[in-house]
Amino acid sequence: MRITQEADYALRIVYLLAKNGGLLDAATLSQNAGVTERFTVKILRKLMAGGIVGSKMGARGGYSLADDPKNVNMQRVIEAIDGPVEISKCLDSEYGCTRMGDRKSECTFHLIFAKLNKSIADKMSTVTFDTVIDDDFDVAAILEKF
Amino acid sequence: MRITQEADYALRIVYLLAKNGGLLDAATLSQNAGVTERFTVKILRKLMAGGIVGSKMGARGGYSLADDPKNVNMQRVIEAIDGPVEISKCLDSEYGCTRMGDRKSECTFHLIFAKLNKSIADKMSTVTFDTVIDDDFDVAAILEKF
DNA sequence: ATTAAAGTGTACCAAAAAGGTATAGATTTG
DNA sequence: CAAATCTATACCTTTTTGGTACACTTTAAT
Repeated sequence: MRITQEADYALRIVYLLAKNGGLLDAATLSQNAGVTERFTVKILRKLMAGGIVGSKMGARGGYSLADDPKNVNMQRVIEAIDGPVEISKCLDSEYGCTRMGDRKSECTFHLIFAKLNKSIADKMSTVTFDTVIDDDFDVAAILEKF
Repeated sequence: MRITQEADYALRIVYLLAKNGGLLDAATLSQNAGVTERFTVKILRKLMAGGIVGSKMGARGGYSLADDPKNVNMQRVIEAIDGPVEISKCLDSEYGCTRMGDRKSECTFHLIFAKLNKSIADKMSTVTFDTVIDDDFDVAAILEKF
């Protein structure tokens, strides 16, 4: 039940980009996030694929948020890195656990997993970066919704 | 963000034991849960270590729940197998992220992780096996609390 | 008592995932 | 053109996961 270390790093990288506003190069992000530069770049590419980050090539280039911070949330960032938030493979449509309506034998847990999963995903999507980068953000205000 | 396959199996094994009430041997549990017998035994040992399951040795022996089904919940079972439910290693006391009150640099996320984690754990502990084994259990009744 | 049917304990192993690195190339600014 | 910076693919190592082997102990039934 852990997000990967890579997703954890990604949250911190997105935080830096959101806080900064403009372009930041990979070296700067690497230093500030405490992640090696190559690994930082790998993470940035996944964030770009997820539409969260954009880049400018060439000298004086760098990375920036590709969307409004209020549209970027924990769920989006984590899913860009780790893939869908799914607490059991029984929720994976590829896996094909279709016994949802039939609470017999081994799939007694399908609906329970599904609802729990939705709850987790919903909470993660509540944490948007416009709030997180606010210096005076009221932790309680975000978290009491949980 | 997944529980392990082993924890998933464990939930189904505990379900069988709770549903049955009395002793069931490893072979029977293995067949009904769809898990190899050796792996079933490995899981049962972790459940015993967590105080969830007890055993009777010798011929006609087997395993049974060691606690009232209403005291056995998803969180307990998952933690007996996978260890503490922690969405980030920053929540692990061994890891020593002590910057909780100091929302600077990389630990901007500590309080957010902590609260989200508590929410997940609380929801898991809501799903107790007395309810799950009830044939007529009202899925909505458990899940709408989520 | 003996034997067969259970559970016990430790250790081992292979595959997959996670975490991280290397190298060669493309683009832009000055 | 040269330096700064991003792009793309592939590779490698370590850890975790999932699962197995084997020798041993306990109990029930005969």
